[in-house]
Amino acid sequence: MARLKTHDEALRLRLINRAAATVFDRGTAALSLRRLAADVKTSTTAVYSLFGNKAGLLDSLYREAARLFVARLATVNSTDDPAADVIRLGEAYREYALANPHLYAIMFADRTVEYEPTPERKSEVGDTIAPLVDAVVRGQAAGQFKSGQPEVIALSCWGAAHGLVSLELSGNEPPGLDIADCYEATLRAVVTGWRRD
Amino acid sequence: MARLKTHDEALRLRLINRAAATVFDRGTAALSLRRLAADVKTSTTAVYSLFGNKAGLLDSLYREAARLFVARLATVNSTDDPAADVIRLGEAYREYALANPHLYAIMFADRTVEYEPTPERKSEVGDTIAPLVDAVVRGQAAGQFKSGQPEVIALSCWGAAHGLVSLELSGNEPPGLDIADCYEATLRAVVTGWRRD
DNA sequence: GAGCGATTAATAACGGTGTTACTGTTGGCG
DNA sequence: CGCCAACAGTAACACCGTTATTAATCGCTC
Repeated sequence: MARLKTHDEALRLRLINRAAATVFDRGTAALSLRRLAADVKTSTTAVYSLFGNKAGLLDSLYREAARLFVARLATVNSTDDPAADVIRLGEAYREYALANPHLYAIMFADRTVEYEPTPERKSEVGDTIAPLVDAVVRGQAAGQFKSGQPEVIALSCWGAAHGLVSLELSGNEPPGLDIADCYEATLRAVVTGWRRD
Repeated sequence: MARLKTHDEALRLRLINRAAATVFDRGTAALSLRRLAADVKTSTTAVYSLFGNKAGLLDSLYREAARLFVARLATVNSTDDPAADVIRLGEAYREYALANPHLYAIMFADRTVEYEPTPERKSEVGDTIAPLVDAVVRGQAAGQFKSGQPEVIALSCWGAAHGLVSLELSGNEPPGLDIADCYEATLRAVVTGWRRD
């Protein structure tokens, strides 16, 4: 019929990996499709036939980032002290963010013209913090947390973690404080605040 | 000596205002120096002689955003219930962010190659939350909060507020929740968590 | 086996960006 | 009056994402 396809899955993976490496240490703004194509020794056409456009490429990176994120949170296993599990999930959350700042940013921060997550991606975000919601539900069953919508308590913890991590990543933390200590103390404060009276 | 200066303070203000309007409703990425100059009916040279480059322009916008932010927080006056003051500061914080999402982003989120705040800007950020630190100090004096570094407690509250606001602005909030309620409940939980036992 | 047609991929072009070099204008002073 | 220095606008440069065009390559038919 026609010539052999070289814009295949293998090339797709090479592009994803190379793009992830660039985004990982310099952010989405520093990712150039022309440079990316040149680095992988193909043409820009490949990016467009495989991903549609730059947003499509970033969307694939988003999925990859989410996969790593979920995997990291999954390493925190449940115990019979759900409140403590929440704290440990928070620690894992911060560790992932600090280790992969730009991948973390793709998921939660970088809202530019270049990339706005599709609605389906956004709905997936809820799933990524499923372990947290689960811990809250177990904590409620164990009488460690107030009753009510577990998503509300989970969002509280998530927000606190995300906020402090964001401030840390953007360099907005006030100087002279031990950030790790503040982070843990905040998680504990939130958990304590949601305790059953 | 030479021809009359037209790249003066008045032009600077017109550029700032026009740029702020664009960033306000479309973000820093949508700000083009060429368009900006054309809108104000001058040349790109004006932007470079007045601000140095795009980062310099954004730095000026940062200062303007911070000024508005400080002014908004200043409308929350202190009462004899510092813990309640913290909650109300948090509400003001969210109101500002929702009303000026892109200006808020310049201060706390948009870390792109285009603009990284100078060290002096970052040190100013600490000052902007001075009212919060003040409320915490008063709360400690009134026995409402645990003793210790007030900055730690303030950072806790700030982080929680920033985190939830960020999630809300980026559209990452789980559906089916009343965000305003969650926000207030979280602030209360953090404040409760830092209560003196 | 040669030629054709379809499918694929690289190249070139378009309109945009930030930035800088250049050119021309404009004013005060000798 | 003419010069010269300060100034502002224009054009150029090197990029960017994207798209249209062109070239190359394979399978099938004759």
